Amino acid sequence: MPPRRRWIAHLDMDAFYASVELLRYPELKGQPVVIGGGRRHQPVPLADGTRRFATLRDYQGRGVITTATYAARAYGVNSAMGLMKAAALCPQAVLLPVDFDEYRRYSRLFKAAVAEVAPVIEDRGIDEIYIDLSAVAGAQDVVGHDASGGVRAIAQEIRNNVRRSTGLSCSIGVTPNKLLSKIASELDKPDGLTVLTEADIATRIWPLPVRRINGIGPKAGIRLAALGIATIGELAERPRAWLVERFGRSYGRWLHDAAHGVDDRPVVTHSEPVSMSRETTFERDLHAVADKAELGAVFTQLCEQLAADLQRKGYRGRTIGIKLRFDDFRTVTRDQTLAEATADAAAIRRAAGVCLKRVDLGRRLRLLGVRAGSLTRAQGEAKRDAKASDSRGPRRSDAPPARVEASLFDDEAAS
DNA sequence: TCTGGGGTCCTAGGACCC
DNA sequence: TCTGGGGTCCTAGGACCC
Repeated sequence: MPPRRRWIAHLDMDAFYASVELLRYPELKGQPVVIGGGRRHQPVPLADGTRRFATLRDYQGRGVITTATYAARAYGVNSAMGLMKAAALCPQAVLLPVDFDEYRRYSRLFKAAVAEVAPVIEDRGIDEIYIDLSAVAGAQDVVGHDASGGVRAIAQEIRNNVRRSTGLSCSIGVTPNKLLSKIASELDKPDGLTVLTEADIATRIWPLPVRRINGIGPKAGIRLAALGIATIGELAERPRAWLVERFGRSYGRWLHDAAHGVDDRPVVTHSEPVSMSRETTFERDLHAVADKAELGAVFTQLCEQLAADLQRKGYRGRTIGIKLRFDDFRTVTRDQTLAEATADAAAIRRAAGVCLKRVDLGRRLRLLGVRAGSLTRAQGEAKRDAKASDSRGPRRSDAPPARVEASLFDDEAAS
């Protein structure tokens, strides 16, 4: 019997948030619709039974688009684009607020539908997953002379099941690994199914821009462009050693492997969270002194929300940190490791307050965040090494003095 | 027209220990 | 006493992803 062939699927829901909203507001089908922004633009029911929707032209603020319908994308608006910028491109687009509870509900539904067909699933967020199809019955079947025939039928069955249980469409890529499947799922979006083998890499993958590779972001894309490398094929032409010289051992090797479609990462069905955080961007930039009361209240609220998140999910964090973004968009973080992990709002507030004192708060703030890292499960956390707490002392004084008194920031006994 | 919120992983330097 | 190497922890920043 021949060795089992590895078949990995990547499933991506099509314009997920927007598509969920269209189930609620079917009258918007075909129209440019974007999801994003705050609470203020809920649809208003009218006396005649129709609804009035906010449009982008009415929007004022700092929100970004989380999802746009394909009709809206035709105007050049896209995820992560500022709503004000999107309004300039497509003022008539309908604007809907995000409703994460609803998207999470549909997320559970589609994942359950997939699991009925293929249970080995790796979560990659609310709207996408990897699925290991290798052990699914029929996956290794050869249909005619086509070794991918069996797996194509399974992927089609998954798509049917997802549509039946959610009313939503998805796109699936099926290939020998996660890297290629992620690329493949985008090749025929929306509502597409693409099956590739190693033999298709040269014709289907190499012509694509390097940015299609998951892990080549804006910075690496610019660096590669400066080296005259635009497509994955051009990247594949460069010798491994040449890439290592320019991008370092680890990233250089990875680039080389990725360009050749090499990736043996497994589908990981369970993982523990590493950190949890809460952050908020203010509607206007706030100053530590002039807006002390407002900042203090937000700070405390973030700590309380984070504590509630930790408690609800059964975790404690031993490293507490803050994140600040200034009006010039510069971001700084400070963190502090405690002797004992905590999920207590006051303890988090206290530690975060200490971190805050180590930052120069001369500039106005645009964002404030609080984070808990080094998470452990709240249950069965008996043993804790005393060593870590002993080693903290000497370094505490290294922090540069904050020019503006951080205590002005405090709205309770935080220090 | 300035750019959300929630994450993961990597790098790098210093402290500290063996 | 000096030098060096390996390993871990802590902290800060940055790239990247959904």
